Amino acid sequence: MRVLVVEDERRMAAALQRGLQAEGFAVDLAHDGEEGLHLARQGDYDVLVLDIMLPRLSGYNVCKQLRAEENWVPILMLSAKDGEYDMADGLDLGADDYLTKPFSYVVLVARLRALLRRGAARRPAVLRAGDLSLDPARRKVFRGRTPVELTPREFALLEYLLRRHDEVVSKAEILEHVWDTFDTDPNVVEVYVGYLRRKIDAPFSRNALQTVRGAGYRLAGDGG
Amino acid sequence: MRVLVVEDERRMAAALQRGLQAEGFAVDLAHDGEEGLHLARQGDYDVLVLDIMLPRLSGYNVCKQLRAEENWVPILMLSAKDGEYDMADGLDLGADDYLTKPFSYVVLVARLRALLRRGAARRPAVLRAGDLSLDPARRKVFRGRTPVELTPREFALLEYLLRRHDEVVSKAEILEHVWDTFDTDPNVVEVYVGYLRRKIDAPFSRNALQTVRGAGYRLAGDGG
DNA sequence: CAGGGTTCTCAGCCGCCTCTCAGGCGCGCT
DNA sequence: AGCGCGCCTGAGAGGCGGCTGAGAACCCTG
Repeated sequence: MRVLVVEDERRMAAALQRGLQAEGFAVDLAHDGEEGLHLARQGDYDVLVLDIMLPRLSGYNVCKQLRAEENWVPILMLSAKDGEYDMADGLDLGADDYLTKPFSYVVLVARLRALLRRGAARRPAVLRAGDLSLDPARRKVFRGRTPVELTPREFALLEYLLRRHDEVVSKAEILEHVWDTFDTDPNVVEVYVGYLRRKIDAPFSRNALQTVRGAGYRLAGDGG
Repeated sequence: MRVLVVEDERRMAAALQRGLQAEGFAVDLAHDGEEGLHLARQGDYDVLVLDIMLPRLSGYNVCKQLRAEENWVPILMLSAKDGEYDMADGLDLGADDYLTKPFSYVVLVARLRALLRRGAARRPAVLRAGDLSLDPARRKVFRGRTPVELTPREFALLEYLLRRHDEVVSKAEILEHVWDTFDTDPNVVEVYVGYLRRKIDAPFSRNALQTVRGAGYRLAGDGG
């Protein structure tokens, strides 16, 4: 069982490494967020232990980035209890469990084993961008707490845009993924973008679904 | 699986060649940067192992040059730990992994295999020159933290200049790569350079986009 | 078969973007 | 200092990308 520990405090990192090795894990260490992200991308870890406060790139962002890349390795987050982020943030981001420092070493190992037993990470149920949310399983869309009714085609389009939120997506890509064709008149995309805007943006005075002239559309992730 | 090893120390090069061949790789050697760049351009390598300290042309520059040419072959960089460049530089430049000498041979092979598994190199997410940054996927440009709105043509021009930042780029090259023609009036380049300056330089009292009279333009990489 | 909902096509309009042109400026050479 | 060439830039025409209202075709459901 291979574990990657991303932790900048040398003493804590070394302690975790020794302890987990004693439990029979193969342990790699990373000392900042970038290194951690880099190693995690290489894959082949069964679980990540990720501190939130890290130099160069926060654990928060490492987790977000990995999930955005469809990397579903189980992640256990660590943080000081008075930190900038709290537990809800961590779990929202796609972490699978969360421990607040100081934590009991026994608890850590127990949680790690639980994660490993559970296998792959739970794919987050809901897609979000700002206060816009879409639940693929339940086929429901909300702007804030207000439910929004969408037709199947509108729903599929919004889901695709949400999965790639903040990126600019060309009409050709949209046609390929939402319509499953590539030689259709791109005007149909313009029409449906119009429909979506009238349902998810205009009634709420928002402008999440942006046109990038000559390139495509971008669903703004609302400040990151 | 074809590997190109660019390494000037004969002994190290020979050791790598023998070792990798034993693992089943087809190995070519280059002994300086220019030869390495030349061979890499011929393509057909699945991965490059690139020393940073090289005669004639540093590994740093070989990597930069390849990426500027849209060559995304996976690259694993090697360097002495006290060298002029550090890990961040290497990865910033578009290398995909990085090992510090002395390194374990087992680790090298593992990392190589990881690179090959991951397939094509990760295209660097963001292009930078000083505090100017451009994100091709998100189609966003920032001067520092201030977002800058560009038209498609302006964006394409800036992207090309950033990919070759610090180099002098002729109008003919710009026409070829940004306009995809070569017999157009070069004045259009001058016009668009003017537009860009008014958006990315003038409002910030900068002078990044410089004219090199009689030769072309250079996007200054900010003192580097 | 009727009716409502959904998908898609079409055509017109609007506004931004692109590119041309010509006059002016200034660098660098003599 | 003067000159010529290369570069800059303001103005404006035209095109093209994108938006939208209208309506036809289609598909369920009752």
